[in-house]
This record gives sequence, structure tokens and C-alpha cells, in this order.
Amino acid sequence: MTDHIAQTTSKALEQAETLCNTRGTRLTEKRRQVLMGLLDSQKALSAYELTDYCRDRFGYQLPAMSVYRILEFLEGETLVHRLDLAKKYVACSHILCDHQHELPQFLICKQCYHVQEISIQKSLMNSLNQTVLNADFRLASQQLEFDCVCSDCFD
Amino acid sequence: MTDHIAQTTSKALEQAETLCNTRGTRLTEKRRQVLMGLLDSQKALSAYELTDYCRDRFGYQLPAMSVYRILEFLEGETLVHRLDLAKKYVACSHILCDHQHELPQFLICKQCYHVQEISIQKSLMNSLNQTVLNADFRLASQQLEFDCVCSDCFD
DNA sequence: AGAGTCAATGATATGTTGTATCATTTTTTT
DNA sequence: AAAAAAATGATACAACATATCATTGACTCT
Repeated sequence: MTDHIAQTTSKALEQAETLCNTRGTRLTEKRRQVLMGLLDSQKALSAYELTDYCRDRFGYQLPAMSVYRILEFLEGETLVHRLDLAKKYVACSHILCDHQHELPQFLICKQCYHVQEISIQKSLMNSLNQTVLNADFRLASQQLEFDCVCSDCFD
Repeated sequence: MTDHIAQTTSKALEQAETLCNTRGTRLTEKRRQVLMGLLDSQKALSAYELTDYCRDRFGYQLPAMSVYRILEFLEGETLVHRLDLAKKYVACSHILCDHQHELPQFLICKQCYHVQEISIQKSLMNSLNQTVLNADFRLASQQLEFDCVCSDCFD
């Protein structure tokens, strides 16, 4: 997972590049490397962890400021999701799919930061939205995040 | 809300003191003041906002470190809830009730930080837990927090 | 009352995440 | 090649949070 790029990672990078080209944006070298870090680690990483990744993997110090900007770009291209709850970032798990997806929800393991991107049933989301409305609030986003423990960390 | 203590606030403080006495803990002056700040503001405040509150309201600088310790104490007594999502703290809305409550969920207005403490129906929580289990995760806590917009801030 | 003990608070340093701002480099366009 | 735009670097700083050691205050016991 560290020395060589997994095959799925390199395919996803290819797909990401194609997607950017289609949209007239550019997946530059550094943007590619940051995305690679997220794909490769298979978990959520902080911006600062990504600077470490670049140092260790590519031997240069990518400034935190640049990482934040790059993450912002990648998020705009829906290649990366920002997780408020964990204050970390994760590669979109649908880069390799060519079809559109529902708004995702995230299950975040608060121990190892593995992230599972799921899609909550419409009926459940409807009930939840109604519950919130009854309290005179509205969900700020349908893209929910849940603090969880994954099966690896639980047992 | 700032110059005088609302009646409900002072009643809640009284109740909080009784509760601490019963448990053999002490609601010291500073702990009382921090709790007063949260009750009085009627919204979620950060630790640093509470040091400002003490400066403005009581004319002395309560160190942030102390505020954190005091919040930790108050949380242990279930007088205060820590909101991870907002990185702020809110007075428990059930201090004045004498009966036990279900695990609360929190609707947090991300604009004004008003917080509504609700109780999600068991059936809904069951569905949610099941959905999470299906993904091989477990909710780390049933005490959920949702980023919301309140009716005041929405319209 | 005074010594000893534990609880509470203060002071200081530092860590982590994130934004603001201005300078420099790289790429694209003309 | 010059000008314009996009991307990146450098630096400073803000907000939230924890670790650690020192000091103060409260309670106990003889």
C-alpha cells in the first residue's frame, strides 16, 4: 500500500485525470500526488498528514497551504470529500464508477479513520428530515457524517 | 439576557448545585459562572468564548485551561454537553427536569449556534443503527449531532 | 489550631487544524 | 516574446485543544 501503487489506485488516478480533462480543469502533478495519498492510504487523512505523505513518498515538503488549496480543488471536482466531523479528507469511493451517485453519507471509524461511503434509504432520510423539521430546524446538508467504530476496531 | 440572570437560569443553577451536593461533588464559584454563561447565552459557546464571558461579566480572566477543566467536570455531571461538530459546549436542556431522559440528539444551527436537544424516535434510531451495521460499522454513540440551520437563520 | 492531604485552579508551552495575504513560479493565450 | 491567468510557495496568525508543573484553597485528623 505504500511502496507500489495499488492497481485500483492507478486506475482511479487515470479516471480522475480524464474527468478533469473533460471539464477543462487540470489534474496537476501535485494534485495527482495528494489524491494518490488519499487513495493509497484507504482512509481519511488530515491536510498535514498529506504533507507528510508527500515528504515520505516523493521526498519534498508540500506546504500545508498548498495541500488545503489542492484539497479544495479536488473537492470541487468531487474526487475528494471533506469530513467535518473528523477534520480529515477522504477520496471519493466512486471515482471508478461512471454513473452519478446519490448524495453520500459517511461512516467514519474514529479509531482508524477508515471511511465507508453509504447511501441511506430515502424513507429513512425522509423520516429524519421530518423529525428535524418538527423541531423547527433544517438539515444543513443531506451529506451526513457519523462517528462510528469499524468492525476491525470493534472486536 | 446579559445584565441580569434570567429566572430560569438562576433556577437551573440552584438545581445544578443541589445535584452536585447529592453526588458529593462541588459546584464551585467558577464552575457556577461557566455554567451560568452557557445557560444565559442560550446557545453553544466555545471554551474561549466562555473566558470572554467571565471577563465581561465578572471582570476577571479565567484561563482557557481552567475553562476546559470546568467544562469537563460539568459534562461529567451531565450539566453540559460537548458538541464535537461545532467544537462548542451547550448547557443541558434538562437541568430543570427531575426525571431521566433518553439519550439526546442535537440539532445545531451552524449560523447562530442555537441548539435544540431532541429525542429521535426509537424506530428511526433502530433503522439507522441497522443501516450502519449493514455496512459493518457501529455508531460510536447514540448521541448524534446534526449540522442544521434554525428557522431564525433560514428565512 | 496546625500539619498534612487532596481538590481546584493558574501559568506556560505546545500541538493541530485552518485561513489570510502577498510573492513567486508555471502555464496558457495572444 | 509579452501579457494574463492559474498554480504554488512563504509567512503570519487565528481558533481550539492538551500536557505539565506550580500554586492556591478546602477538608481532615490529631
